[in-house]
Amino acid sequence: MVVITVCDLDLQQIADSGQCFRFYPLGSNSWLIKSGCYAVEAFQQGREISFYCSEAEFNSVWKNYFDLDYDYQKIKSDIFKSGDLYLAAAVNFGYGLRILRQDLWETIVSFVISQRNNITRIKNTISRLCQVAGQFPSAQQLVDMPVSELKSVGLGYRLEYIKSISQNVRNASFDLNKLRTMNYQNAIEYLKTQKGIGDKVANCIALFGLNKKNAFPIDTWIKRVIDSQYGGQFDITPFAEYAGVVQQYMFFYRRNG
DNA sequence: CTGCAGGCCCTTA
DNA sequence: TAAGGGCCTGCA
Repeated sequence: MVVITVCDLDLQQIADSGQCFRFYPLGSNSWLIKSGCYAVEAFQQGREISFYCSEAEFNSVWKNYFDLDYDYQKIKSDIFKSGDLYLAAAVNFGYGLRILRQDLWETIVSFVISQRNNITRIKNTISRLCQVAGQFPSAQQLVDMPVSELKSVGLGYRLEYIKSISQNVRNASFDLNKLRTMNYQNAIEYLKTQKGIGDKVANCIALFGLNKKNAFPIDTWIKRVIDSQYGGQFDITPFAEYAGVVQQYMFFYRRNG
């Protein structure tokens, strides 16, 4: 077991943030957290979090996953100094949010599923998908899986997209390792060559799967914030370097605040 | 039982 | 470049 003391990290908030879909609640303040082929139990009490895994696994997997080397204090301080009262309130509300550094393939599949969908159903769909596959399915597994079996998962019209993207990963016309080396702009363009990945989903993948913190996914919730709080126009440039973090605060505050 | 839900694709103008 | 219709289907 590994016990750490953290600031700017609240597991409950992150579980409810909509950026990840495989936080399975075990009890109060306790989750089974899955990412890619890894899984860990975590328990939070105040600023202390216990991870039920070896120190080696913690250091090689979870420390990175929770973005522990990134300084969120600076962002908060910048936002407070900017005089933007809505953002300040959003930061105070979602004080424990972080950008998770998630498994790339899982992020791609999950956010393709997320389109025109709600969080409850996204979680259930991904859960069923993992159940039939025995784990979060690789591209190979998704190509091999009989369509009838995939249909039972309830992906709806997104099934074709996922099949197609999986096939392209398999035949290497869509190269994830190449994607990992790209800068933000090139990554977005490359992602959008895939059917089923548009601007919003590409930005989510860039943010959560490629750790491009300048990505700024604009979904219906963010649109509502921009319309109601900023008169339809929001200038992200003062926070461009970590726009995606700002997006998380806005999104979480608008949905849960 | 209806209508919606963290978009995307395709067609028109 | 923009605007509009259709899409699967579980869940509220």
